[in-house]
Amino acid sequence: MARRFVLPARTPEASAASGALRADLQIDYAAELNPQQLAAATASGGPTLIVAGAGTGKTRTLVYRVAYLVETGVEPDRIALLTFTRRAAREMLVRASGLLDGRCERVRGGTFHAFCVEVLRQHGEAIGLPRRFTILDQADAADVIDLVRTEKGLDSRERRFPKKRSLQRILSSAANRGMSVQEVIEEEHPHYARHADAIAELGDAFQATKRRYGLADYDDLLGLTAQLLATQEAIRKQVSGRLTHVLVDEYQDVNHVQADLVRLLASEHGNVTVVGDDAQSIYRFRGADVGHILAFPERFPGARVLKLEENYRSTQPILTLANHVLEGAREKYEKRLFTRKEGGETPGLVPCPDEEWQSRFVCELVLGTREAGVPLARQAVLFRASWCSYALEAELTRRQIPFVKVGGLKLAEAAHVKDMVAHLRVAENAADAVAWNRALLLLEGVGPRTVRKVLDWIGAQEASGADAYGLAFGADARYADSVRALAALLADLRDGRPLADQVDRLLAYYRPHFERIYDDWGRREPDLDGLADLAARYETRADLLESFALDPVDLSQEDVEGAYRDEPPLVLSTIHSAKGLEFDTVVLIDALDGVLPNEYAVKTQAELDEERRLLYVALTRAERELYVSYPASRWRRGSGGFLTRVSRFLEDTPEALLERVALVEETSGSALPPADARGAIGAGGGKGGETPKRLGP
DNA sequence: CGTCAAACCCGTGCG
DNA sequence: GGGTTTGACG
Repeated sequence: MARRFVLPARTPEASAASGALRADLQIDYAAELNPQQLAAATASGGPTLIVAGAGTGKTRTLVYRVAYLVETGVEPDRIALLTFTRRAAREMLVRASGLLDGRCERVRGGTFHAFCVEVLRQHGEAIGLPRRFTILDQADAADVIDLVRTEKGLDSRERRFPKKRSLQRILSSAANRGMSVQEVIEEEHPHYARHADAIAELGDAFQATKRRYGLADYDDLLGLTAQLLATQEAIRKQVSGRLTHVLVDEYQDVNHVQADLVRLLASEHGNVTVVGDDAQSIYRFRGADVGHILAFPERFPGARVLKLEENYRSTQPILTLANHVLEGAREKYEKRLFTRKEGGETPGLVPCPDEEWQSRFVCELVLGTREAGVPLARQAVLFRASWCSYALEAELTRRQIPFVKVGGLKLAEAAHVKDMVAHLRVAENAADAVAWNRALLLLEGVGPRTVRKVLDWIGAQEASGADAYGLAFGADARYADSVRALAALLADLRDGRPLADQVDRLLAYYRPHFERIYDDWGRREPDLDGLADLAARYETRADLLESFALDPVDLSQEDVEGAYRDEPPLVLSTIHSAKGLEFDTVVLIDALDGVLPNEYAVKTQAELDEERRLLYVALTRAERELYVSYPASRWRRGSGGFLTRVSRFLEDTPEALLERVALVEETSGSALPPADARGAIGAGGGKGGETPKRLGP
C-alpha cells in the first residue's frame, strides 16, 4: 500500500516485555499478537491504560492478558475482570479458558453491578443493608419515589412538580455523577430550578425509605459499595486485598462512582489495567464521563498508556468514512486506525422515499447478501432508538425473515411480568414495600389507601418480630376473600417447595387477575411462559430475582428463537446494544437529523459529540459492507412535523467516501428521487454498480 | 374509597 | 401505542 502509517515509538515496556517473555509459557504470545497487543497483554503490574480503537482486538488482548496473568502464576480468583455486560465477561473467560485451561473460568468476571451485589451481600450489614435486600429496577425505584412523594404531600401542592420518572432521572444522575441534586438540576433540568430544594429533600427521603425497606436500586449497588469500601477500612483492606489484579473493560463508559470503585478495589495492590476507547463513549446519559479515561494517567500516577491502532475488522473505505465522521468531534487520545485489508466497497447512502421503501430495501439487501453466502446472523440492522425498527419488523415478519431484536423492552419490564415477580419478591423480603404495593393493588376493592394500611400493619408486625405474611389485619368484607387467597399463596411460596412449583402455583393464582386486568392478555401470555421457562433454570427464588434484576432478558427473544430454530436470525439492534459486536454487513437505518442526532440531544456540544460517537460506533460494526439509509420523510410523533434531512454528521460527506445509491423499482424501472443519484446498488457480494436494485412489490 | 374510561404526555440509549 | 393522570360515577 502506498499509504504511509506512522507507528508510535515503542514504549520501554513493549520492548522489555517482548524480550523478557519466559520461555516456559504454553502460549506463544509474540506469535499470536501484534507488537502493540503483546505489550498490552504482557505488561507488568501497576496502573495501565490501553487505548484501543474500534476493531483493534481489544477483547482479544484482554483475553490474552487474563491468560498471561494466570499462566505466570497469578491466582485466578484473585483477578477481577469488570465489564458492563455479563455477555462480555462470560465471553472473555470462555475464550481465555480455551486458550489456556479451565483455571481461567475461576477469574472473578462480571458486571460492576454483579460484583457489587456480591460484596454487599457479604459485607453490607456493616452499613445497615440486610443480607436479603431486594434490587429495584428503574421503574421500581420510580414507584418508591412516588410513594415518598405522596407521603411528603409534594404532589398536590404544586402543579408543575416533576413526575416520578423525571424525579428518578434527576436523583439517579446526581448519584452517578457525584453531584448534588441542585447541581444536576441547574445543569440538565433548569426548568425545575424552583423545585430544586424540594427535590433534594425528596431525594433524602427516598434514600431513607429504601434503607428502611431493605431496598437497593442500581445506583445504590454501586454507591453503597463505594461507601462501604471508603468508610470501612477493614472491609476495604479485605476486599481489595483479596485481589491482586483488577481489569476493567470499556473504561470510557465508567461513571464517577465506578471510577471510584476501581480506585478502591486497586488500593491494596495497585495493579489496575483499564481498556477503552474515548471515541466510543456513548453512555453519558447514564452518568458515564469520558473524563475518567482521559484523566486516568493523572488519577493513577505512573500509569502506562498503551495504544492499539491496527484495525482487523473493517475494510479501508469503512474506516475512512468512520474516521471522517469522527473528525468533527474532539478526541483527546490521538490514534490513527489503519487496516491491512485490501480493497472493499465504498459505503452506500440510500435515500428512500418513505419508511416502507426503506423496509423493502433492507429486506432485499439482506436476502441478496444471504444468497451471496453471508448467513443472516452475520448481518445486522442498526438504529438509534428502539422504535425506529417497528416498520421493518412488520415487513420482516410478513416475509418470514427470521430476526432477533436486541435492546428493546425487557421481559422484566413488562407490567404483567412485574406483577408475577412482585409476589416472589414479597415472599423473599417481607419488607419490600414496592412489591407488596403491586401485589395488593391487583386485588379488587383494594386501592392506595388500603395498601397504606396493610403496609403499616406489616411494618408493625416486623418490628415486633411477628409473622408479617398472615395478613390478619382487620380486612374489610369487600376484599377479605382475596386477601386470604393472597396469604395462602405466600404461605405456599415460602414452604420450601422447588422454584418451578412455586412459579406454577403463582401462575394459577395470578391467572384470573391477569385475564381481568389486561384485555389484551392473549398477546401477553407468552411472556408468562417465558418467565416460567426462565425460572426453570434457577435453583432458588433469590437466584432468579437477582438474575432478573442484573441480567434482563429481552422480551421478544424467546418466541422468535423458538419459531426459527433452523436458521440463526438476522440481528436488529440499537446502536448502544451493538457496541462490541461486529457483522459482515451492516445497515444503519433512519439516519435522519432529529433521530441521529436525536432532536433532544443537540443543545450542548457534549450531547452532540456523543451522538456523533454513536454514529461512529454504528459504522465501525461493519466488516465488509455498509449501508446507511433514511426515509425522505418521517413523521415525528408529538409536535407534529416531519423529519426530512439526512443526519448532519453525513450531509456534506464527499461522494468518494459515501456513495449515493438510488433505489429503482423493477416494474417502472425509473429511478426515484433524488434524481441526480448516480450509483445503484448491487445485491449480494457487493459487486454492484451496474445492476439496479430490484424491489418486489 | 375505588374503578373505569377518556385525556394526556412522552427524550432515547441500559445494568 | 403505552403508561399515567384526571374526572365522573358507584
